[in-house]
Amino acid sequence: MGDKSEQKKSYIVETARKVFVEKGFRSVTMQDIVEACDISRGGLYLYFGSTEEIFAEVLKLSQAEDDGPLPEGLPPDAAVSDILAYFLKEQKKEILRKKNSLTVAIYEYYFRGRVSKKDNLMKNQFDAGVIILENMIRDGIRSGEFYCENPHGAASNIMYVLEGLRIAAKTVGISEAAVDKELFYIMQGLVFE
Amino acid sequence: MGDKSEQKKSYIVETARKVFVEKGFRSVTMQDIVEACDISRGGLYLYFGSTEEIFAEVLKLSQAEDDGPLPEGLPPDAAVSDILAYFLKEQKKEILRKKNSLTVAIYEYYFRGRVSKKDNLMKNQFDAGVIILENMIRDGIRSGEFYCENPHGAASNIMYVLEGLRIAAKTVGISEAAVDKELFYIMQGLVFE
Amino acid sequence: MGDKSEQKKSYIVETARKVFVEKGFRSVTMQDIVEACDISRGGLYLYFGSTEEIFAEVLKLSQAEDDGPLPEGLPPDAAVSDILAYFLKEQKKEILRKKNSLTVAIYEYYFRGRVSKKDNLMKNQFDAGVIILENMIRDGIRSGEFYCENPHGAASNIMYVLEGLRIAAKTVGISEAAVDKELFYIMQGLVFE
Amino acid sequence: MGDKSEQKKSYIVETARKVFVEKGFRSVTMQDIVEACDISRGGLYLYFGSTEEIFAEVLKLSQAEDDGPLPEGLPPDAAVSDILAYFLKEQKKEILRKKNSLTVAIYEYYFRGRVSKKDNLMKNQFDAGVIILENMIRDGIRSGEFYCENPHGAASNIMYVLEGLRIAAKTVGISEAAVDKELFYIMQGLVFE
DNA sequence: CATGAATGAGAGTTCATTCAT
DNA sequence: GATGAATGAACTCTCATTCAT
Repeated sequence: MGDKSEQKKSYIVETARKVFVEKGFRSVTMQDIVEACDISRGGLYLYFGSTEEIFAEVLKLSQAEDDGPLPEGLPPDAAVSDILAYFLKEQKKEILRKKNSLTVAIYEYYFRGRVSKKDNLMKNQFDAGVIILENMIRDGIRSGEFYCENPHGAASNIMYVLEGLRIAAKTVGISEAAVDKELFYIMQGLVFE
Repeated sequence: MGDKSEQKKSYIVETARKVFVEKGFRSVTMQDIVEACDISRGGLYLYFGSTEEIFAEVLKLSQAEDDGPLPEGLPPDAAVSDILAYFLKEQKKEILRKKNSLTVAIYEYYFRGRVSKKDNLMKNQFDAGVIILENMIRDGIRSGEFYCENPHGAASNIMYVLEGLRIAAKTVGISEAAVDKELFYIMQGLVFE
Repeated sequence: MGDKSEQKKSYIVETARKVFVEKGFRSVTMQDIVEACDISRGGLYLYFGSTEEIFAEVLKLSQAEDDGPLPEGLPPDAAVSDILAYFLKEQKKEILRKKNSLTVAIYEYYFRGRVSKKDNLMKNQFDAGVIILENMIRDGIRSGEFYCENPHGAASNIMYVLEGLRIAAKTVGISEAAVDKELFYIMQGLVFE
Repeated sequence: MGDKSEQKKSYIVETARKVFVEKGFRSVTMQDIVEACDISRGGLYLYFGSTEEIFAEVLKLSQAEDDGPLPEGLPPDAAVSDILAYFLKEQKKEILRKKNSLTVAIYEYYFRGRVSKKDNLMKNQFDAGVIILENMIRDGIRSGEFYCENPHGAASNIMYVLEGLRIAAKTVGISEAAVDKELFYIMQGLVFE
């Protein structure tokens, strides 16, 4: 496939992303994407054979974006607790975001249960999050800001809490205060003792 | 509707439950349930107008079952940490259960986002879990088994971790060891300090 | 069938009449009538095998009512033109009546085209109307109020105009003024010349 | 939609017309039309979303045809009474036509009562008929063939009689002689006096 | 490559009609 | 007689997928 093809494919994936954000994964039809992209039915099938294929690309793209530049607004010499607070604030924003969120689509996609171990982006991102957190915690311990006997366990625990908050937000709903409370509890567990 | 009708309704709900366990919520059709129940199309519509209606009944039933008899196998004078360990073991079983789990169906059902505040069973169960845990922790503190400065915060934290484990199990998959590790971390946080 | 059965049959017919008035003939289902009568499905089928059968009875009943007592409010020595005016006013009322009208149901019923010559109530009523009008006109001629060379032709003409107004009212709609104009034209044709 | 699509649309409309002629409006299903056109279910829905939509097109087409070329067989210098006679003969033909008549379908369509004022073809055609007749009558008066004090009233009266004859023909049935008698009565009213 | 008309399977829903009780 | 649960045919509508152009 030439460069032009790649461009079109990217265009489709980016446009389809908006559709998935809007409607989740399950209820999106090839028609929806055809309409959103304003291309022909047959044209779409030249590039993708199903919504699953398209969504897989959307996921890849999303991860690439997440791997992007480091957070701005943090001074290079910021305290570790500030960095952690920043990280959690970002998570909070994403958890509470009503619009522009792929969360539901991602869950629905993974519910199908036919994801290969290897390129399981969701798992990869979770594991990456654990490592980032663990490193932060170790940094904090070193700098005397944090106290933690089991940095890996704490990091993992935090990630599961975040996951729990995320799913709660998309199912039963959750208030900002409730999220704050949980995040505060987490911070306290590290800083205080 | 007479007694007999109620029986049939129950039969449909119970049979449909299996279908939801098998296929989640979204992909279940009225046809699926008709076939599973071995009744006629029209026959099903006498009792339920949509899969949503049926699933709502399934949920009610499930909750009723959860409210059932207290755990067996625990001596009346069991230590609080044993009771908590039992509670977590039950949660673990449910989290890892591949068969007979409504989890995915429930998530898919709540993703629709049209659940009234009042009879939001998922939220109710979550809140009930928090209260149960909080009470356990307070009991443990009283008996000197646990140490915890913020029992409510800890209870809520544990429930979100469990939720995070649950969704992880149904999406990326999770090993028993990984669950054990999280639960151990939780127990340790209460007992140790 | 006993007396009780006859009573029930009458009850069904009278209740069904309201349904036909409400919804016309075509869109009325046996269910509609079952619900309106608050009887069982099977119960209805004991008396009638279809909506057509029921409607045939409704028609019979309607005719019986039309054959009822003569118009009140007219002095025994009323002028013929007054009687005709009264007759036309009644027709006008019925033509413009939005509620409680069987008109559409009747048309829909006869559109099926399987009406036996013999008990074609619609035709009978039309013919009866012609005779009534013709007699009125002859009376009017005798009393010097009317001038008409062809009383039967005039009577028939008037009945078709009324029919035309009736169908217009139920399809394209018609204003009271438009009906008045037509009726005035008719009266003028008799009285004037 | 290209030219080819327009052709197909026309084909569907023309084919559907036959179905409506055959079965009226109410009892025609999308299936009926699919079968008559020998296309697929989905194929029909590409062009029309309901029988109502299709019938609306059928009506438009019918009107377009009615607006077609002027009557043949009439010499340019024909007497007005001949032209009127021709007009009435055409109406008579249409009133008595058993086959190829949309009349019942049209009535059933308009019974639904959701027709916008603006494109109410039935009313437009009625009004157009009144104008045509009124002009004829005025022509006849000018040429000394007709006598009429109220040309508009007479024209409107004639149109309602025709409408009455039409609905009678489709409900109770009507003989050619009966139609002739009415038309003769109309002509006589204009010519004679 | 790209188009979009066409297909047909399948889901939802309603209804006349039957029949065991 | 009376009930109302049950059936299955029929209808509407949508979608993934194909294919001639």
